[in-house]
Amino acid sequence: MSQTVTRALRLLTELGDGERSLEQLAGVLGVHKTTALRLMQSLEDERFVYRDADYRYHLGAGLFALASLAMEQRGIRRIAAPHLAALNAATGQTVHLAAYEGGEVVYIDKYDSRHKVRMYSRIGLHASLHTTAVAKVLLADLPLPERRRVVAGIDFAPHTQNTITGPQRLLAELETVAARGWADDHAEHETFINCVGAPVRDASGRAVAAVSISVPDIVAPYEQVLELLPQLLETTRAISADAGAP
Amino acid sequence: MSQTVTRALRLLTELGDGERSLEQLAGVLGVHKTTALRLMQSLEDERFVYRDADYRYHLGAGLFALASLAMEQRGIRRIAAPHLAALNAATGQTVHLAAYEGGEVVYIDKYDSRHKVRMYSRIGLHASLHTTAVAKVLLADLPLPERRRVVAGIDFAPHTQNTITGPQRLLAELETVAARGWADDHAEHETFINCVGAPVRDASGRAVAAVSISVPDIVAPYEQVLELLPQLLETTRAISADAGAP
DNA sequence: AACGAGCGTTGCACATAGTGCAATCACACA
DNA sequence: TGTGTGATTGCACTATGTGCAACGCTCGTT
Repeated sequence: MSQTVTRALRLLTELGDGERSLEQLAGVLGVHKTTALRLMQSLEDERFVYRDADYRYHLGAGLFALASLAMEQRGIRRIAAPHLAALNAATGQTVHLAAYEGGEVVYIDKYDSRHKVRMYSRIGLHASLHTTAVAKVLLADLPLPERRRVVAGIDFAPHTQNTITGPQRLLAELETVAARGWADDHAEHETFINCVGAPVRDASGRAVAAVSISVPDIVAPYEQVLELLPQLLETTRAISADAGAP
Repeated sequence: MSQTVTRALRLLTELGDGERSLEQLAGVLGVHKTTALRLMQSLEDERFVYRDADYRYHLGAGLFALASLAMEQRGIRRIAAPHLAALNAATGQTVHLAAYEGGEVVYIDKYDSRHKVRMYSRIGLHASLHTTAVAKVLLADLPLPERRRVVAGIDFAPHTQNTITGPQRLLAELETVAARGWADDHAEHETFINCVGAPVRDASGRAVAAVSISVPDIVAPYEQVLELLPQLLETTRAISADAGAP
């Protein structure tokens, strides 16, 4: 592992919280200003950061450009987009698209319930592995050894009264999810939110992504959320078909 | 400057073109596999990349998360969004939002003419400084010394017959733009595209962004594009007001 | 089932590249 | 004009990154 690269990335991450001066950045790493300067010069050279007129560092356009490319590489995101928009329009509820990535589940798209405008706020963030419908869907599709390994690494922090509290119970739930083809989150992550989720499959038959619908209970109770299942499953079926699934 | 960081960023950029094996990445830098491995381990550790089951590297969710933050930090982007959507809907034409950043002009949002769906394809890319309306708008607002310095650094590559070909002519054009409050691109970047652009100002009065409308000449001739000016200026006025301009 | 090719990973010795210090420069403010 | 803050540069030192070679793992072949 490269100390230098790790430091540079930590500085980048720090800039995610807002602009910083060179001294502040050096302070974050606990290194001399010179060291921070050299790291930032490289980042600046590649447009990952830029400096304003006051010598403050900001996240730069190179980052946007790369992130745009990363998004486009997730072909599934582009394929899913029209279907997700339609589902969002038909149900009026929040729709998420998530993917499994190196032991974690990450949101790669979101359609909000109100404005039908894409929100960036949570894209890129991790989904909690033991409390969300998308995570259950994706974990349930993993080969058993990997599934066990990932589950073993989970910190079963209780979010609500309904949160699954241990690996055995989660593994059992994942079996159920795998068998019936969809997952729910019955106030397991937030007390006032229920979700249903289902997998999107490609030509290989593997679940390459998961779609979920999230509904606050003041809008509709859990039972009504389950009634959205046919629409959800039709959506994931259509996306899977576009992605080449048989 | 840090060689190590530069190498790591070059590998990241390389992944922007698609997945790569460790050997391919080592080949890009012309270094030993070991070296590339260490760099990638650091990137992987911070979720900037991840490896799939075939040990191929991909751009990772850490990048998404950071880019999302970067976007949100550009408050102007959020403020402008509804106005740009409205302009896009009213005119049916492609609308760009761009900002000045360290000697360059960068697209930070785009509304496409056809589907009214945000396209990521160009966000993060640089605008050509001597051929685009957004660049003229932003350069025209710079203090004269910096404006001269930036203009002096431009490579005046001719894109079309109408492209401005030298620093003197561009500086003169920028004076005009500054005086009248808007800029055009009369087939200067692409032979078949005309644009108009105008600045967005914040409370300080500085131009913090620029909005442009781009129209292919098969849709409407240059003269009709100029007729969009009132709508454009009303849009930038409204955004500026929301951003705190007097 | 055994074999071998291809690719990723690890241990180690070397020197390159990154680091901290101290001096210098640039700028703002009084 | 002077003072203070913060960025930048030159230099000496060694920690850190590097390449090599050996090892291990997986997959495809006979």
